[in-house]
Amino acid sequence: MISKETLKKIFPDWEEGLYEAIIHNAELKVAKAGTTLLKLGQNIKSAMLVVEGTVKLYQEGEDGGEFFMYHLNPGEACAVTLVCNYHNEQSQVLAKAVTDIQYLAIPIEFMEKWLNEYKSWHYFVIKTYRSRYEELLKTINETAFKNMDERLEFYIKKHIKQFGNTVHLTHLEIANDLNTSREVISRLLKKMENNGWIMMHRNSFEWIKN
Amino acid sequence: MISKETLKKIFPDWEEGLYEAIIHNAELKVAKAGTTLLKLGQNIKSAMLVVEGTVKLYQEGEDGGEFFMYHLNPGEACAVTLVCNYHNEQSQVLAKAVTDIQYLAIPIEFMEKWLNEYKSWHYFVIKTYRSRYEELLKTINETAFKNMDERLEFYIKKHIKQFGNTVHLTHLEIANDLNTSREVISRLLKKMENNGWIMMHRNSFEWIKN
DNA sequence: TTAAAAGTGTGATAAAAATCACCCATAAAT
DNA sequence: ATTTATGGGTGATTTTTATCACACTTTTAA
Repeated sequence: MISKETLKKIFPDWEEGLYEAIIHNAELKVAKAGTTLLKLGQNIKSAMLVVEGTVKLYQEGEDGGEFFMYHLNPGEACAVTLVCNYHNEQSQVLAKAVTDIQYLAIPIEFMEKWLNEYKSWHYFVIKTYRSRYEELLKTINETAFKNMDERLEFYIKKHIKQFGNTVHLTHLEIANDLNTSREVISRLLKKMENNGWIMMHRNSFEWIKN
Repeated sequence: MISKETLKKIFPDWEEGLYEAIIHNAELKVAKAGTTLLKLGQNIKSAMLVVEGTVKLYQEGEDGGEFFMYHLNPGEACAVTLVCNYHNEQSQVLAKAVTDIQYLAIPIEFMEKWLNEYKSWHYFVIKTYRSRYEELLKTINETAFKNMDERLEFYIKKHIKQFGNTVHLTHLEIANDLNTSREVISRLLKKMENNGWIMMHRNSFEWIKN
C-alpha cells in the first residue's frame, strides 16, 4: 500500500480522486534488479507506473536479440501498458528492472474508466505517449544515421545521465543493448580510453571527458 | 471549408460539437505531391490532420539525410503537431506529401482547449500517439535487427499496401528513404528480379511474388 | 536535334561491422 | 588450492555496406 503523500511527490499533477483511485485499485509491487517485467507477446493485464528505481525498455527481435530503447524513471509509465479501447493487447516490448524497483500495477479494466473520470489521468497518458514517442525518435536517429562509435558514445551518455560517471556495465552487456558483438565494443572502448575519454576497470569504467 | 458529412466519413468517432469546432476553426488546405509540410526544427503553429492523399513521415539527420518512418493516411494526424501543454514546440520530424493532399490545419491554441472540451478529441489524440508509437517500434525493429535486403523488402511491402503492386519509385528515391546509396538498392532489386520477386521497368517495378 | 539530365548496371575498392580463434587475467566455485 | 566461469584484448578473416568510377539508355530541355 502506497501513501498519498508518496504518490503526490512522484506523480504531482494528478487530481484528488485519482490518488484515491490509485490507492484503492493499484497494487504496489517490487522487483529485483534484472527481473523481466514485460516480454514480447505477453498479454498485458496491468499498467505499470514506476515508483522507485529504473526500468529499461527494449525492442526484442524474432531471433532473440535485444535492442535498448530508453529508460523509465519514477513518475513515468510504460506506454505500451496504458491500453485503452483495446482488448487482449500484447506487449511489443521487453521491459527489465535495472535496479531494484517499486512499481504500481493497475488492472487494465481501469484504464478506459479512468480516462473518462479523471482529466489528470488523461493528460498523464498523453504526456506518457508523447515523451516515449520522442524517445523513440531519438533512438531511430541514432541507429539510422550513426556508426557504432557514435552510438556507443550516445549510449554511455544516456547511462551516465541515469547513474553517474562510473558505468558499471560489462562490454558484453553493452554489446547486447546495442545489438552488436562484444569485440566491437571492446575495441571501441579501448579507442575511447586511448583518446582519454574513459578510464577502464574490470566490470566498469569512468567517463572522464568534459 | 469542409462539410460535416465529409468530416464524419473521415473522422467517424467524434462528437457533434467537435465537428462544429473543426468546421469553424480549422483551415482546409491543399498541397501538391512532393511538398514539404513540416521540417526539422520548424515551429509548429498548427495541427495537421490528413483528409485526402498520403503523407510520408521522416526522421531528418543533422547531415541532411532522410529516413522514412511511416505513412499518414486520411483520418490520421501528425502526432508531433498535436501539441498540448507546451509552447513553441519545434518539429522533430520531416513530413512530405507523397500525393496531392488535402489536410486540416488547426491552430495549436485549440489543442489544449479541445482536450478539455471534447472527450472524443482526447481519445483521438491518444489513439494517434499510440498508433504512431507502434509504427516507430516497427521501424526500430527493422533497422536494429535486419540487413538491407530485408529492410528493402519491408519497405516495398509497405509501399505496396499503400499504392498497389506497381511501385513508382526510382532506385535513388528508395535509397534516400532507407538512408543508403543508389547502387545498393539497384543491386538488391536486381537480385529480387533474378529471384522472380519483381519485374523491373524504368521508373517503376512490379511486385509479382505471392 | 543536340546536349544535358536522369535512371540504371556493374566492376573495383574501401570502410564498417561481424565472426572466428585464440590469448590472458581475475573472480567464483569446488 | 585448483578448477571453472567471466571479463577482456587482439589478430585474422568474412560479410555487409558504402564509395568510386564509368558505361549505357532514355527522357527532358535548350
